[in-house]
Amino acid sequence: MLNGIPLFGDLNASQLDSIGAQLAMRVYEKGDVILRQGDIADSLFIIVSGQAKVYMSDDNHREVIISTLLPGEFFGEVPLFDNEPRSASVAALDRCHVQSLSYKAFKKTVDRSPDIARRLMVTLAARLRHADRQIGTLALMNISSRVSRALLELAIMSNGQRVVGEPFTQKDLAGMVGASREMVNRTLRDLTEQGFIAVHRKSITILNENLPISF
Amino acid sequence: MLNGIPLFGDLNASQLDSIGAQLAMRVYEKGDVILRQGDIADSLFIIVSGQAKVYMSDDNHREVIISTLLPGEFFGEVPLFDNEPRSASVAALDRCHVQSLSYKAFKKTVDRSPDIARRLMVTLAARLRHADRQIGTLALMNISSRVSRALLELAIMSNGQRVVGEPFTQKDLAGMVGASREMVNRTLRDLTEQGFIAVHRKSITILNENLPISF
DNA sequence: CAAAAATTGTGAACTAGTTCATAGTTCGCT
DNA sequence: AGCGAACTATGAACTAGTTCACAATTTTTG
Repeated sequence: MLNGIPLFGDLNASQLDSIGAQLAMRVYEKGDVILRQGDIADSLFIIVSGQAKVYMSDDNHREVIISTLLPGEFFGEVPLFDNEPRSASVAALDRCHVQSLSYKAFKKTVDRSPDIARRLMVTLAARLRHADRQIGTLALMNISSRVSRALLELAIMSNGQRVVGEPFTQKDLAGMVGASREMVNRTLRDLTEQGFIAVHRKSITILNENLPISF
Repeated sequence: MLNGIPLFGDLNASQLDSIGAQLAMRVYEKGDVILRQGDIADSLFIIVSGQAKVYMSDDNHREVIISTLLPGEFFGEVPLFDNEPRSASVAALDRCHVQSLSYKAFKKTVDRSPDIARRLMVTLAARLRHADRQIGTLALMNISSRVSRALLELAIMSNGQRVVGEPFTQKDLAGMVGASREMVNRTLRDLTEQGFIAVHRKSITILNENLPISF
């Protein structure tokens, strides 16, 4: 399944060829770090298969997950614009095939194609909206609401039901909502008792859309 | 003083003219809401003078300030890309002169000028970086560190000293760091006792760069 | 398949931060 | 100049969430 706006979606054949020649494919195993916060950046990445997390961590092993990336999405583009070091790290959540493209090559493509430039802007704007929402959530909502919201956001339709599947552990969830793993566990227990969700071995099903999100 | 990347910085005269004709100037008094979260959007804004805050608020009067805007900066551009309602509100922190430009007119300009397109991207990327940082801060740092960080970010150099001046109240500060006004007050007291800052009638001077930011 | 590692579940003690209440200050306005 | 509104300051009670400790389960790996 392809998500996000495919960056090079409908280029013509020769354009694709000239980019294709510059793309380097690599495989990352679950847990592998693809790029690291603080590094100097010179290329962007495109996920071909697998999922990855964008995260920041502090001195003592705590970690916030800023967003997760699905196949078709690209990442690592921010330093292209401001020449600052990478603002976050990205690691594979499961086995990932990732293509990389140097800023140099990418710039040429962007300059040539206003269409790609536009897609870039659309994606940046979407990310900004999402990030701002996340700021609001973190600052204004309690943990159980944040968990509910994260579940709704992560859920995908799977034969008529909203399901949050792999590869998210409770620890991942905790990172996404800025809470301790224990609190996430207790919240999931409560939501289950109240009949909003059902927790299975490797997935969570949302039984009732109206998860309790209270400000 | 002009901040941010001026969107129409060095257009030639005829370009400026054609945009200028489409710009509408308005004055907002302190506290006036310039645009509101949830509204359908059809134009973007440019601050000519004054300062404004971008914020989200919940049902019961609590408010997070996502960012503040200085003269020269533009805002309200996100819905241009995704046609979603406005994701946050913007209000004047003091008297503001604000120009507005319809998306329709702006689109034409962007399409004609790759340079403006690029500035737009640079700004979006900068905002994204800032927002991600804020997410990390909210999720990982305690309140006193968040206050310290906000002070460093808001401070501007004023004859050799870093000073946070008007128009920020402790309540504003509280909104920026996602905390209660009381906690901000106590943190400022502590920082003062420890000699890191000096609080005056309408400003805060940073005496020691190394404010205690602990993860 | 067995051992090791990671994940889940839960109680109990603790603490950072909120909320409430109230008083003193400063600001803005006519 | 004087009055009401907004802002600052601070103590005390409360609570949401963390941290710790440990057991049970599941997953991974040699």
